[in-house]
Amino acid sequence: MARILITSAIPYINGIKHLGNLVGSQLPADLYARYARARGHEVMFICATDEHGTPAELAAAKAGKPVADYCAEMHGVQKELAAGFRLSFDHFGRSSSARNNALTQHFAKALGENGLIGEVAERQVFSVADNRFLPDRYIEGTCPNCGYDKARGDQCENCTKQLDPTDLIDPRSAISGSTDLEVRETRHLYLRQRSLKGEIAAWIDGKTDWPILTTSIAKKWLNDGEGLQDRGITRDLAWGVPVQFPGAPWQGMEGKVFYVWFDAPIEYISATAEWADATGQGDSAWQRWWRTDMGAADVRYVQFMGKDNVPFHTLSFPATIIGSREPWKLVDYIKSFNYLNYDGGQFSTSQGRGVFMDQALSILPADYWRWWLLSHAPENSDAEFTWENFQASVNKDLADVLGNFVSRVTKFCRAKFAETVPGGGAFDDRALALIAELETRTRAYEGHMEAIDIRKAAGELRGIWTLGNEYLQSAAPWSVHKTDPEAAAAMVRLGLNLIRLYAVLSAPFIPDAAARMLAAMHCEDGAWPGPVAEALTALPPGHPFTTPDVLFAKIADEEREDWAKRFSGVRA
RNA sequence: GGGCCUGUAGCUCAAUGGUCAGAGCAGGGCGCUCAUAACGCCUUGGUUGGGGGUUCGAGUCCCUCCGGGCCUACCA
Repeated sequence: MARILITSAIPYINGIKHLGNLVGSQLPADLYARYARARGHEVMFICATDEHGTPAELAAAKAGKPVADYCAEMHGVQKELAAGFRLSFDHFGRSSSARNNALTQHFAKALGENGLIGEVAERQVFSVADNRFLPDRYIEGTCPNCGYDKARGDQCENCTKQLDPTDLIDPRSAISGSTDLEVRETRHLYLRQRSLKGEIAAWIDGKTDWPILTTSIAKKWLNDGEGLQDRGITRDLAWGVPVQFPGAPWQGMEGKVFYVWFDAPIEYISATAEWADATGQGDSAWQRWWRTDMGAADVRYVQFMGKDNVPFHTLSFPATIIGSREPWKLVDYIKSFNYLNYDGGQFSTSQGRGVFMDQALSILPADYWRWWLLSHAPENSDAEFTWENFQASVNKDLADVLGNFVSRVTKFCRAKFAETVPGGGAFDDRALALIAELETRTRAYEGHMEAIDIRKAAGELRGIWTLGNEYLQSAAPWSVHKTDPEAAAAMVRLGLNLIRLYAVLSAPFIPDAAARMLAAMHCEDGAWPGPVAEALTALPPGHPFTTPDVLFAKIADEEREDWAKRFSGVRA
């Protein structure tokens, strides 16, 4: 029995996320949270929307809405989609919450008082027509290197040369197209990460069990070139956490907000506080997860994220925590993911390429997506979604191997006995061998789940499903029943109990189907199995069940072709 | 440019430096008939991207070349 704090990288507010985003953080985090709860651990699973920053402002403007309204609306949309995918957050917060405003300012103040924040005067491009400073990539112009006329201020996409916005020929605002740009001086706060480099490096060096993807990115940023650099944590924007506030250890920062990457990870903590507020609990309820001086010392904290998020979670956020010199909980394990590509290219939010969360749910139940995405999670390298692979995997694994198993057992029992667990007979050697094999594989499955080795866990689970079919085939109760109904009864009793066992073991991956399996078995007992031999006696002779409808309908070729066409190009 | 990851069967992926490189799917054959034309058994298929090196032994370590991907700090 442990206490496990789980956070998923928080999705940006600006639109509906695609399957690549989903499989890179929220979905595996949910798998782990569900598993940990099933094992009896106390779990706090936190996610939120990341709402600040330039893209949110621009998306709101495009939608013709005040940014606060836009974010509130999109938060609702994302929350509903998360529920649709059965993401079991204890709380789905908002980085624009009052809690996060206060806590972000608290951290900034503590860092300032500890001498870890400096002011830097810099020159930035200001667009008069847009009345705002422009981030480098929101400035377009002609590349001085290759002549490409849509080069961005940070890099030319055509020749990949790194650029400074002032390098561009004929620069213009990417927002309005205006060429009325000027360079203005502005002052910003910088987090002095350089002075924390030693502490952070020592901390990372101690994390020898982390995925290589996580540590290699962290070490690259720590050691590359001149090493870890100080980082600007404020921006000239209206939408965000105000930098100037009563008690702030600096002056003259009116009109500026904290950079989203400063306040977004703090939202993990704030969202837990939001959870305490929403459930009518006091501060101690969330502090026991986050303050090592208030009960969090024995918490295991695991983060999930795509590889693009790794630098912020291995360096910037820890710098914030460590630099505060307050006893906040640091992450214990970071599970990071590569990217999921879509049919030979990248998923693209801007181009609407690929399958987005709302579209996915509109064509198939969540379990189909959960199974495919998790069993193909991009753990070691980038992975690829193709409709052919999706159809083949889902039809084989879910419909043929698992769904059909449930179907054949329940229908046979109903036909030859009744819709109750048949009594009589005893487990023969074949059954005992099956149980021994299940014992081994179930323990292996647990090992993979605990190590958050997702593909391996999925493979083991599938193997466990297959054992049921192998057993039935060799036991052949349909033949035995003709001469020895009692022996057949024992086989069927085992089969029905397997359905319940499979429901419990599969629930973290496919929660809806698992619930239907348990309901069909008229079983409330979803307890994680101890010894398998014991778990397979949960449904005693005489226990009623209901033969369920088809658990997973197969994806037809025509459907697959239709979807492949629909999602190939621009999002409707 | 620099760094990191990656390349294994038609496809998706496994293999602490140590039996003959293994699974699943697809393909082929056989069996079964309870089941969603489902299930089971058997089976074809590989110069582990190319080349060189270290080693008693290399998919694994080193060098090099080729291909794919990611990151490179102001999108998040």
